[in-house]
Amino acid sequence: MSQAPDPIEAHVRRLWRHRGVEPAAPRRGPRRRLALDDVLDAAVAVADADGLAGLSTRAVAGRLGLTAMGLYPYVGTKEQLLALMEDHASALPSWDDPGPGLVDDLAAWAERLFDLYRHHPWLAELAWSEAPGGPHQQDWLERLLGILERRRTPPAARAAVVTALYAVVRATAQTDAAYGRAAASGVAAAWLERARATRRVVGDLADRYPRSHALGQHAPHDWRDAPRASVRHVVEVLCHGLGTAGAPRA
Amino acid sequence: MSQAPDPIEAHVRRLWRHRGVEPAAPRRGPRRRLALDDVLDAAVAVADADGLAGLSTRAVAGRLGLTAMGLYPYVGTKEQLLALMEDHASALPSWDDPGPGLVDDLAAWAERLFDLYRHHPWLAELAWSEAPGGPHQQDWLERLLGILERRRTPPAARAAVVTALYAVVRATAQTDAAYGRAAASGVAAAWLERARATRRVVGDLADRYPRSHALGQHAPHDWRDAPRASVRHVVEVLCHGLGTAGAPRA
DNA sequence: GATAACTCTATACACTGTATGCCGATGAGA
DNA sequence: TCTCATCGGCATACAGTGTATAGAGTTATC
Repeated sequence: MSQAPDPIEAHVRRLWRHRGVEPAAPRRGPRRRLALDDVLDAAVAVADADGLAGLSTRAVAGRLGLTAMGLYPYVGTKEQLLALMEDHASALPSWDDPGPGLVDDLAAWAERLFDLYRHHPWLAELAWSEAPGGPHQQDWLERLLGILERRRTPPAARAAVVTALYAVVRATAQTDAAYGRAAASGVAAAWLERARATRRVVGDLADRYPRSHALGQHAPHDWRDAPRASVRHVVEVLCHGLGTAGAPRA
Repeated sequence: MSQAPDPIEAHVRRLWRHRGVEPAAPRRGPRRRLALDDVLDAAVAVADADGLAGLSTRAVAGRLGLTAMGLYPYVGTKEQLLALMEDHASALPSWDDPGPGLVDDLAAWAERLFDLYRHHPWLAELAWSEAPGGPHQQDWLERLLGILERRRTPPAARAAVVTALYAVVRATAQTDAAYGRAAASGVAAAWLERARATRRVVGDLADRYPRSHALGQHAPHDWRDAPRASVRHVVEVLCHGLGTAGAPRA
């Protein structure tokens, strides 16, 4: 499957393997000991446990009883492994748009995406800008666009809404993950230590940045529920704005 | 300066060195050949040219006529180097709020931040969630909060607006950078090749994801100006929504 | 002047992704 | 059925990463 003349076509075939795309090429060598989905399960498990930083080819291979090089026939390069993992972990759950308003439908979408990122925090670390890769990512996007279309949202504004929603959900998920890691490990995270040291060293920090300080004071103690509410709030603001803002100028 | 009993306090002192914080500790060893700002200039130059991937301690040191280890007295670990670089490159420019509306002031802020990211694309690759680190980042945040305050924006909604604005500007900058890299290097970027291969392999992609396809068709040919307009548009939607959405529920 | 503190170099180590060569298993063509 | 190109998986190797360690040489303090 892997050594089609074009390695990136082989990669795409792997990405879409569950959507009616055949693996290409007659198979002549010895049989594989594993299935691609098992490999990806292992890789996702490693990333869930140790983050992207702990995701080495040797770690994934070791969990499968393989050597690092033994991974290549399955997933190609590490960059391609990441793309496969990303899609493997991003299955779109099924739910009914709650209604009655656009806000509710969008919020439902956003909250489900946020939950996905919460289960797999490393997803938020991956670059998002570079075009939707696999079928699952396409599913998410198509679903969102479906909501916007059914609710008769101004078409020219849709790209902006898509960008804003993804960006906010991902940013919130990153913050949430950072707090989660800090809470999980007994020792305080480096960035928390730094914040404390800053207050100690600078001293009049609150006077220099009164507004930032005030914002920090309002920070919720129950950060575990806060991000979800925050996402919801942004969606509300966005929707209200959609009714009046209309098409972009440029 | 560096080996104060607490290395992270030393780091914070370096971060705020231009804001009246003394470097601490009497100096006894040989004089430094370089100034910290020169080191950071070099590091930023490397990152501008080769991205974060090309930013190795040896690369930065080499540009300065040092060995890799010679960097440590100046910047500490690489994580700390990144924090110092981030702040070093993030000086807040000066401008007058254009008015007359909130939209214009916010758009002016957002566009300036976007320009910063365009000059230093690696800034958008850095994690943002983990608390503002240095003085320059604080300046940006304080300026934004100043606008929201002067325009009498509902205080409870400010955190959401801050998140949304940063998230959107950063996401847009990442996309812009990806296109920029693709255009710069003669060969097509990997993700563009993959998108082409996907259309070739899947074939009925446009039928499976009609709405995503339509969105792609609307993609502007002049992607160089598009991101700025996109940022502006999101700001508009956000502002209109701000007037009516009010405080968050939770 | 002695000594502690400091900068900078050289070396070394564990770890990364992956190129290369190998052996053995496999299936297609003869 | 024999042959051979093809493939899976392993061992090895290599360049590159951040950084721990040790030492040489320089500086300010006692």
